Amino acid sequence: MKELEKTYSPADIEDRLYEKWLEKKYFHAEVDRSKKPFTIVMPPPNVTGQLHMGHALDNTMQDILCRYKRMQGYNVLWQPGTDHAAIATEVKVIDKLKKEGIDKNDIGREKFLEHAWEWKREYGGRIINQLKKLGSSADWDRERFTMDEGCSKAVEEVFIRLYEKGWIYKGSRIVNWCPVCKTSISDAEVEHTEQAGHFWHIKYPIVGEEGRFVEIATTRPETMLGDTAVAVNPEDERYQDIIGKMLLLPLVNKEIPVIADPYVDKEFGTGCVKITPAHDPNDFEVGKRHDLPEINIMNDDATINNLGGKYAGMDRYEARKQIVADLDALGLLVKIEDHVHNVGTHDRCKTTIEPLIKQQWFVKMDEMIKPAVEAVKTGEIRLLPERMDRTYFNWTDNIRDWCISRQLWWGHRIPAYYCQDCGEMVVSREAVCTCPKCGSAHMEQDPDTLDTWFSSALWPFSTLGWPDQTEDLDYFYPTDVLVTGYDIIFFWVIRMIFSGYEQTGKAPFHTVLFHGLVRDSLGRKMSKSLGNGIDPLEVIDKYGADALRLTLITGNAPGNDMRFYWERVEASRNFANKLWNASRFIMMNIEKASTDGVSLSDLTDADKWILSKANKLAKEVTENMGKYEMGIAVQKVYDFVWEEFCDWYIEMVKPRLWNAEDKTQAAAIWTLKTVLIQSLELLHPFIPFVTEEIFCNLQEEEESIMIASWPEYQEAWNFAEEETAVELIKEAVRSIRAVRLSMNVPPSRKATIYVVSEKEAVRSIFENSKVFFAQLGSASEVLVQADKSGISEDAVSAVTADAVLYMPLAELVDIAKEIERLEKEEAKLQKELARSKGMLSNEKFISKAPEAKIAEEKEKLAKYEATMAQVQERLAALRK
RNA sequence: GGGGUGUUAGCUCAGCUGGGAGAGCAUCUGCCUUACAAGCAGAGGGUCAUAGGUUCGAGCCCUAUACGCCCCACCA
Repeated sequence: MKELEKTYSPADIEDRLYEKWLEKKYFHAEVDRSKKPFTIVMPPPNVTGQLHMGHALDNTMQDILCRYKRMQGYNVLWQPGTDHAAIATEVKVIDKLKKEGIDKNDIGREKFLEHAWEWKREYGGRIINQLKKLGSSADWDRERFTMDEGCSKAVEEVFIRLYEKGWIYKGSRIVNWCPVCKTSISDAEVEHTEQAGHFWHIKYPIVGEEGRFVEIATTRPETMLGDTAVAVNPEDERYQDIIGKMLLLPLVNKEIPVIADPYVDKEFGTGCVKITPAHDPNDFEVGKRHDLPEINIMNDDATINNLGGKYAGMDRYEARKQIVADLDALGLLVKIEDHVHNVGTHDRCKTTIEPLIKQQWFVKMDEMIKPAVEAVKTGEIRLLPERMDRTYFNWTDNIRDWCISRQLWWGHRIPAYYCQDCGEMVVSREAVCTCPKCGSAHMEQDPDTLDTWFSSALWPFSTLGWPDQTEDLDYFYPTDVLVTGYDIIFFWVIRMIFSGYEQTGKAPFHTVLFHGLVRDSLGRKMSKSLGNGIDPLEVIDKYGADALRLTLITGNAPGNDMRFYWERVEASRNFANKLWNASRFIMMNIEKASTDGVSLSDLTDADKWILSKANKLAKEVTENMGKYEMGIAVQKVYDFVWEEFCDWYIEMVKPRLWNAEDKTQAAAIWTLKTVLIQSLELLHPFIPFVTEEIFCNLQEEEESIMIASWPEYQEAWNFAEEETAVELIKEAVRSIRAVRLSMNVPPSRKATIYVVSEKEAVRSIFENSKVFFAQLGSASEVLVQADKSGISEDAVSAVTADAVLYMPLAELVDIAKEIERLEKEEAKLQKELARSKGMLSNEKFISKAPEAKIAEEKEKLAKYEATMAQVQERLAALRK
């Protein structure tokens, strides 16, 4: 038996154990039809990423589920991988090249992609290694990448299938354009931020009616260069006479009509709206209804293009300033109001989005979303916490077509080819070199790539070999649980669900477990710009991976944000140390007696009590795990180990271990070992390292706790009577300790304790437990008797429901102080008695409450009454 | 504008289907008791945001109010 260090130092053992697990291939999963599969796909972190607290929480939760299920005998596959993260990576590569003085456009697409792949090779493994430090038991042999051959094949297949079905189409529509990244982005990537702006009121002269104007209000005056109408509500009496008339668009000096459209709100602003179909999604719709021309006045970098006359070449904001000035000079600017409004920005670079008309690829959503909605409605897919349903439906009910093309180079290329001669477009799995229509050899592939989420949407099945019908796919798919943050429900979760149904006909998983954000101690989001992020690796370095994991899991309810405190990490580390030391204690004593042949009948009341508690614990924890209540589950084991096992049981057992003559030593050692091992097993999913280290040191014959079985409740370990008996003693110990402290008697001052009870059963319980009762109550001797004979009147007393404990002390006892203490006790009992009596005398309670509840209350009342009688008797004696 | 969510001990948060208010940290008082001072034994501290309602019984369910946070959204 190895002697353990006095304090637990995670740094010494974590890497070694992780290496061992890898070597033993415990994380690796192969199809095995004799076992039930349990599959989780890891949300693929960005290749460019660094591990942050969000990853740590996300992966800890997944690892807990995987380790738990593995111990339950499932064939667990935790499928890992990384995401190519289109924009994020492209931007980083561009930056890197810029530092080397290289411009992306100068070197061209192919060279750029070479640099990007090199970047991936260099940094792609970094986050994976960081995940390993956390203890993640993912099957690294199966690591995938969204742009690897298989995933790319899946992407292409889905694109072509949807295209052939008519659900992917190319169209000229208003898209969210980022002038900095120079790409379109999807609605989900637009972040609305409140900004202080202005409302510019401008007069448009009515043609042929000298001195008559229409007043419009706009937040983006520069877009007037692209105005092709002014709209009013058809029911607005004020403007009936001008509908159909022409206006002279200032600065541009072009005539545009006044049209009537119900989109206009009579009550808002002036009731007249300038219509710019090429630069506003609403106006675009209005324009379509009235067949208005669409004039795009901007370049891709948001400068005004040559349709903007004298403003051509100016930046959008510069043009805005100039236009306002020019209008003012013409006397057409009525007023400027302050106006706070929401502006769409690009979530990645925070640039204000410019809505533009562009040729882009879209996924038609109205049909494809249906099974995804149905699945959550029927519960075929369960979102946890349940309230996420509302968020989910909120999005699906208002879903719009998904813009999937990006003007980026790093990503999956769109498999569409255009004939440079006749304009024919061909969508094909194979590269197309000859135009099928005109025979031209001038074919070029669409330069765009796909939204990065297009490939991640396929992750649950593309990683298992789809579109090929592989064994893996057949066995491991559908996966079981998806663990992720609520912040990517729209980006990813919904898209995986509809893609799963559409491509495989099945739900990709049956449960989605959402977690919240890890915030800093002030409740702020951890961010690079604030510099308030805490590096999980630093935490692991200082306190160990187990401490970090425990911190992230305890006291955190699903879907709720949490704050990070170093104090909590410390508390978690202390628990690991506590466990470590309890094990040390057991290992120091384990060889005192052989446990061979110990049977349940050899156990003492104390042994049976802790075993029974441990047994119930296994049941409860399993129930909580079944409901994905990991925080509650681990809390229960924590409390059990620290309070019941360490603070009570180990203390109870000490005198037996110290006494070589004690015949129950073997039973004690067997119980210590059995309960410790079961606790380790229950804790292993949460704190894998320390549990493994102890488990193997304790039992050199065991290979690993990873392959141990999850503890199950067994009726043979249920000892209700002994539980009650020990609880009775515990209560007596507690009151003795409280009395000693209030009387300033240090534990080193041993005293005789008399236990007085009229009840034979109670006396026998104390007789049975004399040994540990003396230990816990710091007694030199315990005498159990039916009456007070032989006890001096000035002995200090402690009252419990079933017995009164007396402790004669040589020195003077402060009678007044003791009376005071007992009076306090009396008052407390009085309150409880009143409550209990009130309840039981309430006829409605008696007639309506469940019987068990009534019985329980009656039992309490009896206990209060008994205690009260003792307290009052004692008080009477003291007051004499 | 729509939806969600929070308000529980000094701080941060748990509290499962309604049945005598919990944890960690902090505070106070004793203890270096042969596993652990990263520890042990005690103690104090809460009208569970406010007002109504349902119920024998509400931190938990319903309604309203106040303050806070989050998400979604095309009012120019």
